[in-house]
Amino acid sequence: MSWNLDSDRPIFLQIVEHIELDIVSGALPPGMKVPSVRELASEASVNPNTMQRALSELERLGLMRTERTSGRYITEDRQMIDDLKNDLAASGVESFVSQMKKLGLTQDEIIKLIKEKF
Amino acid sequence: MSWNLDSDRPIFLQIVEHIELDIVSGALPPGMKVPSVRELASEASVNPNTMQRALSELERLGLMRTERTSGRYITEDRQMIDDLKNDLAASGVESFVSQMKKLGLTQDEIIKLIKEKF
DNA sequence: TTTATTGTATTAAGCAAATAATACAGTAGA
DNA sequence: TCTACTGTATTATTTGCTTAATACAATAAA
Repeated sequence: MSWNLDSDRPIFLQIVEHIELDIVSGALPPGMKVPSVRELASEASVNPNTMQRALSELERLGLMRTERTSGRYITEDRQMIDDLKNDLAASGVESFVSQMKKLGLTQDEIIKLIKEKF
Repeated sequence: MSWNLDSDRPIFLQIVEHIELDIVSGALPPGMKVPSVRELASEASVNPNTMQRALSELERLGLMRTERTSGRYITEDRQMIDDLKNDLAASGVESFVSQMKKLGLTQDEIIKLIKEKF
């Protein structure tokens, strides 16, 4: 799995979004043990402090919980995961449509482009 | 016109993209004189240095030219503007579709959401 | 000719993000 | 019990973005 981090935005935020997608897509299923901070940091080639910050944020959002010394686990609250999925979809569509409108594209043109990309 | 700048990404980059949209949409038509650095900086509530950096970047991209002491002007190369529009549309669709796929949405679901947003 | 405006350059300061290098308490497992 | 791994905390340093405060040469306009 490649993390595809760029330097245009804070890395810890990109990591949060990356893992959110993994949770929503099921790559990280409910209840699954999350690799350790150090392991994930190594995978993503970032500093452990940066990964720690991203994981703390995910925990603050309720998407993970910490078992003091055993490790972190994905939430088993499937409703929360489903809500997240809907939120990400809605905001994604929202900003996409807004952007395309600014470019002066019509609805039909946009749909045509999307079908081509699929 | 509100600039809607947030703190999650470098401001000068957001300004570049904002003005690109103005050029593509025709709000800033080919050949039009661009307001001065200081004026734009005031409008956007940013430091003149920051606006200067954004404008330099736009000039580097070929979207503006500088008339030494008279001011800046939007390029009159309509082909370049059209290319920019197509690039922005293509990359926008690309990342949007990629994102929606990761969320596990089907093509039909996506198109349905888009029609609702329009 | 004088004045104001243009882009541009410079220097300093502040701030947040990220890295680096450690350290420590708690505990699961050998 | 001991070892290794867990999350977490701390301090220092670097880097890039932003602001601030000026300054200057060139020129359009009065």
